[in-house]
Amino acid sequence: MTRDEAPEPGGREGNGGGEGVRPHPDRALYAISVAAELAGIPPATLRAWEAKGLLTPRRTDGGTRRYSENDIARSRRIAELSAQGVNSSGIRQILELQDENARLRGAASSATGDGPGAGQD
DNA sequence: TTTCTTACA
DNA sequence: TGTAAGGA
Repeated sequence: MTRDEAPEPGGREGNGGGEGVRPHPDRALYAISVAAELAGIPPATLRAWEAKGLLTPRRTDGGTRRYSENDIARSRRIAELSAQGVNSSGIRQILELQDENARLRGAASSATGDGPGAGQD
């Protein structure tokens, strides 16, 4: 990082009252090198996973990959799974299930008001 | 700086 | 499968 890069913040809310930044799941998108460092994985590997369909980072108009906190967490999961000997097929299934679970949690907490894992880990 | 392709282990 | 390097 020769320069503190600010990964093109597409749209931001007008902050006038010194509000703290809240890391949304899909809010801030990092460049590949940033995501690679955050996940502790070389950019080339991140690209390889994406080519296998294990990761699907958002792309900007120019075609640059933009990794969100979601993608970072996912990349860590992929790293562990692949390290355990899980093939891309298995990793993809696991990621799919985890993604579905996460989605169900959000829907449940939104409907009932109490968190899905309220009091449960 | 990032992307893609190709090659190697 | 993951990593390296080249060239745009």
